[in-house]
Amino acid sequence: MSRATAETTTAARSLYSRARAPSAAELADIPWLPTLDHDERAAAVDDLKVVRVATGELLCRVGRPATYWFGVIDGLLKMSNDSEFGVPITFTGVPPGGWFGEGTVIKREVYRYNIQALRKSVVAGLSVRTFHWLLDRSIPFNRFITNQLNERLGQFIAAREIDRMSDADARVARSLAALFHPVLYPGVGTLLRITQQELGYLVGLSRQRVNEALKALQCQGCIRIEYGGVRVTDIDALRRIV
DNA sequence: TCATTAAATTGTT
DNA sequence: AACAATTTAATGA
Repeated sequence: MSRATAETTTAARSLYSRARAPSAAELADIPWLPTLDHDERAAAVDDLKVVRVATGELLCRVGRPATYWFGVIDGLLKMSNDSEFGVPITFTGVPPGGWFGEGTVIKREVYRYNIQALRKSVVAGLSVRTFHWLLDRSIPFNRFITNQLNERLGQFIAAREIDRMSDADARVARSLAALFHPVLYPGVGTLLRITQQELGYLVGLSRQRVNEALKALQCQGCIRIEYGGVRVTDIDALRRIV
């Protein structure tokens, strides 16, 4: 455990040195960028950094001062809301298009979550400084952030309900539905790239059980199982699973 | 570009 | 947890 901690600490330090300017394709995947006017967008683009993270790498750790507002360009992250002494309270997956940490950045506090890559991912970061600069002058940016906070509150309430559910099929269904959230995770579309192994880790079930649940959901017509991912065919039906 | 091989993921017991 | 089957990714001609 101590060795793993040392490795991730080193990795976190080198995150910044590995960061590079985003490509045009990566910029196109940032949902709030098009809402900005010319100057604001230019400033944001100038400040944005992207970095590749390996499986298991930690992006933020509870207690560290917030330096960036992060967004997932590609891959899958796990956000765990840990208690003071490291007991995990909730797990949430963060798929492409998801941005997080705004609450912490706004208050200039320390991170309250651990963010770990569940697979090889590409993550973008906007500095706290530029974040506040945008917050102080752009109404569309404020609207995006407000909406983001509001939707995430709903996500956490849903996550608590999911935790209480005993039926594994329903838990998988709800967790999937959460990941297909069009507002929080616009980058997902209809095909979510997630392996059954990763989903199991997120939901707290074995891969075998997830496999069973997915097959059941497929039979009910909510989803289609694909290699390395899940496609939703009926998101409303998926949300209604009891 | 295509064929071969390795790696990852899934389905099943 | 282990195994076989399937799909994708990587390699090299």
